[in-house]
Amino acid sequence: MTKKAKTFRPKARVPRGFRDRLGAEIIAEREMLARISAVYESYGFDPLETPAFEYTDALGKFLPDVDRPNQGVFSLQDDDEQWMSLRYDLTAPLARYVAENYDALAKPFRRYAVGPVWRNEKPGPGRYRQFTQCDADTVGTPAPHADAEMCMLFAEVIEAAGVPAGDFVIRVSNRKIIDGLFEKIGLAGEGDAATRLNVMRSMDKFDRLGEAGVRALLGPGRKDESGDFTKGVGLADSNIESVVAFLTSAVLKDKAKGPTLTGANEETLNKIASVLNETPSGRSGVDELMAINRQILDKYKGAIAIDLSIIRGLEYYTGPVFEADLTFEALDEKGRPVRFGSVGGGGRYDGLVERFKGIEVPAVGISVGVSRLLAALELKRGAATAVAGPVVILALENDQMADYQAMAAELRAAGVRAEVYLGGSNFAKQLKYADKRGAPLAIIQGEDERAKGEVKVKDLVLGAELSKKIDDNAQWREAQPAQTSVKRANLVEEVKRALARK
RNA sequence: GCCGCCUUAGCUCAGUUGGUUAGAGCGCUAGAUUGUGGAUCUAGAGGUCCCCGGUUCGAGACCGGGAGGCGGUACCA
Repeated sequence: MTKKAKTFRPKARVPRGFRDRLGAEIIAEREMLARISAVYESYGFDPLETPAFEYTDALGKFLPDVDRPNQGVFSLQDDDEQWMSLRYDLTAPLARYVAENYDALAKPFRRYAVGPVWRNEKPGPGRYRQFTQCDADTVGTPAPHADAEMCMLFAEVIEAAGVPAGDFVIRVSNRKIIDGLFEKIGLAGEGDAATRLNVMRSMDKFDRLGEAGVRALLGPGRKDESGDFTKGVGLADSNIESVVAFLTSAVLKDKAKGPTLTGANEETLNKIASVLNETPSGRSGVDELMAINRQILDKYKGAIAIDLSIIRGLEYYTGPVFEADLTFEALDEKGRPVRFGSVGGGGRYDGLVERFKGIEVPAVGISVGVSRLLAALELKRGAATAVAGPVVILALENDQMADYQAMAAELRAAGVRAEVYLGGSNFAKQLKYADKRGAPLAIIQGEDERAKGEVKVKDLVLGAELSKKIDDNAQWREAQPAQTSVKRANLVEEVKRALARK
């Protein structure tokens, strides 16, 4: 027995946390991006494209005291040994761009950006290591006018992306109010920075873990379902009460209270003001949100809610913060309810450009997580609508290929997606191919049709429908359902007519 | 990163206390029904039983390590 020599065969597999996409999904994303971009442009934002890689120091992702980049970013060393990293968001490259071109730019600088970003972290359901973001930012405007505009833009963009009004809410908070809370409970000192960070991390989980979970995290700690224990912050009970009261302070839109949120928003802010007014940060944070709330146009009032339980970018945002949340529910393929949560975020970051220039450049922006939004809409609407396949022209006679291609060319010239079958199989296989491609029509011209100067236009969708009623093959073939003979010269006209019926 | 569960054909999964040529359904390929998708019938291809090592006369099954997947959790610009 001779054994075949072992040839090395790499396993064909997509890298962990990445994925391939085909057809309908790409088209759906492209359309969504086009709609979002159109809104951004209509607000006066210009598109900006920056490279996938940035120098790691420009992204600010070197680990402290170590000569290596943070694990969370994909990094490599250039041939001159400089570290470069794939961008993990679109804001850091913007800050670099603005700093690099500062003097040439008209300020405020308004730009939007669309593209993939990469994060080297554990993938989860609906969470990949490459995904698409779609951002708009205004650089060089202090609060609150730009912030109010961002909130409205955010609402308009989510709606343009395909989420009907009422199925989402833009939640707004302000980092300064949280600072006020820390002042109030005596955690504003220099030495309490770590504690503040941990408190905010716990608050950020309010959504997922609820009040009881957050109480546990703020106090002694929490044991999760897998038995793993998370160490708590260890706050005094009275301070835990303050934090929880703060988280639950939002006065939600209530049918009994009226149709819009602004009333509820004012109520929320008055409530907070009464508690935090004596703290300088709290006071100015409340004032900013009140100013934003006053500038919201009527048409967006139902979509923008003051809610102090959102945290976001812990060490990053300096003022107002926003989060877009979907509020509808859908079932996954196993029939379990899914909550989507955040499909975008943003806020004011007055410190980012300062890293480069040494001068404070106030900026505010939003970021839409297009991939998550698409996944959510797909679950809600059922599977992505299949892309309509091309009209398939069967290739039945080898020496007639030129004419088949001519038919395709005529159809394309008339704006019809069309292709000639190029596989070299028999009649039945060719129709099967057309079926699988989702072709609405097949064009048939064999010897007989050609002799008569005709082609057959076969409606595959109708044919499939009719076939359900037939269970005998002879009968099925005899009937040759859903096809009509037309003059070759009338091909385009007949195809367009047939397509128009769909 | 940490905890738990899982990994057998393209897909969904069987596989006895460790025993010879590892199975099913669906899908796929080819053929039949004179040049027509579906249905039916016939035939066929397709497996490193995730990988490496160990125990054993013998491992898909048992043990150790690794990888990948799923679910929590931590981190998250």
